[in-house]
Amino acid sequence: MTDTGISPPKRATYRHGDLRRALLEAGTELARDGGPDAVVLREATRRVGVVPSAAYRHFADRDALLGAVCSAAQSALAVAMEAELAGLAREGDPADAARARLRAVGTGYLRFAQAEPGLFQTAFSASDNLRSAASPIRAGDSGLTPFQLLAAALDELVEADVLPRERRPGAEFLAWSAVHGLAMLLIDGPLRGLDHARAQDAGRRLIDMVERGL
Amino acid sequence: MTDTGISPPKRATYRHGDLRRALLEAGTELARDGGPDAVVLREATRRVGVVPSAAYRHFADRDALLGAVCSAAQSALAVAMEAELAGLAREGDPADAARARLRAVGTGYLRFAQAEPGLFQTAFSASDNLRSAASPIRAGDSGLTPFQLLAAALDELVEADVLPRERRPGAEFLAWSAVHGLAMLLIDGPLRGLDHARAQDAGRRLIDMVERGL
DNA sequence: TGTACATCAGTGAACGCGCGTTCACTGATGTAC
DNA sequence: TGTACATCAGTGAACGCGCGTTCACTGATGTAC
Repeated sequence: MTDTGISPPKRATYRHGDLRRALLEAGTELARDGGPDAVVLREATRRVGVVPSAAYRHFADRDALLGAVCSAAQSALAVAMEAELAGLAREGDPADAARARLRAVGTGYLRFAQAEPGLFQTAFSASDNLRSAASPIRAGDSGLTPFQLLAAALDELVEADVLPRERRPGAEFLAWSAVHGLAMLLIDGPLRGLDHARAQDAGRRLIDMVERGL
Repeated sequence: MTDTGISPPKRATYRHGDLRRALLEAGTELARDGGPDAVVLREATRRVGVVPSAAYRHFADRDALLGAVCSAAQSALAVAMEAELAGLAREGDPADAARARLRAVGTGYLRFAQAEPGLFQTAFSASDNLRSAASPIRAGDSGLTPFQLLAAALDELVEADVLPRERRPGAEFLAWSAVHGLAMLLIDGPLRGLDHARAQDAGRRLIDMVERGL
């Protein structure tokens, strides 16, 4: 099993291997368990088995590490939303299909927030804005970020004549707010106690409200 | 101007005066400027001009201080919502009045979040749940907490035959989610950059959506 | 193919910081006589 | 009204902790000859 080392097969491992990637993964694990504040540079190096100062070869400072973890978390959120979209049937009435896609975007968002509260909070930890939210490193497999997936779903709603065109501008902020608010109340706020069934029900009803209200 | 001290007029000041209140106020000031994480016990005592350990005469530990600040922040939010309600005309169509009251509740919530982002975040910092959210120390002048003010507004909507009774149960979670989500996106999230006018517009449209969608 | 060398990823030790919390203390206060 | 005393709010010094960050270093690696 030990690599004899003849003919360097691009082992991708010099000293540690890919320390940057390893630190990013350790940092992501920390965020998963404890949110953005848990992304502690020293702890990440400890987990990787490297001395703290080694991190500075790959990240300017702790904030740079946190930023990378934040991007990874947004990307994971996008992937979760894409997975929800992928489960949809392709045929049927275009209007119904467009509605289903918007619902899937919201459901995927909520599902991720509940399944990975730490990553979800990290994805939206400060020092992030709309412009950087469009960066491709925050995208899922489709190349779209969470925000762009929502925007696309709303565009389809207009195409399918479900949403009046004049209501489209800014609609992403409305839909996003509603779903984001429920997510926050469920994972970190006063609705923390809600059991899974009731949380899911609240999510369904909330998306109903958005669909009617948009 | 110096109090001669004859006949103790309940000066309310022994040594420092009311240290507990002073620490709570200093802690609230810290929360106002930096959110829950900025509520640092040592800094609060420093501001009050007292040695750190003095705080332990009045609070079991740092968490107890933070909890008190959190309650104060919720109370301030309730007061802001009440102020918005107080500005409403009393006469007119009951249905319109009920709708206006719900809008005022939402507007007050959003206004407070933007005017006092640090306190707003502190009000919803973890270790708080629905049950404790009903505690009277978190209430405004009316004796109602923010959540209870929302619930009352929804009840009035039912009384006025605007909201079908069967839709009432759980409606507070839907309305709350929408407004809370916008607040979070505006003060701490990707919508941080939005100028005041656009933020206000988003708030108005969001409340429109809730009204239509409930 | 074999040797000398430059590179630079990771080491090891140390820094200063501010935090929450403890403990024996002291001295102004309000109270009992 | 005057004195002795108990209370307990605030003091002062110290603790251990873990953090982010720095700096001169070392030694395996890939490369040039």
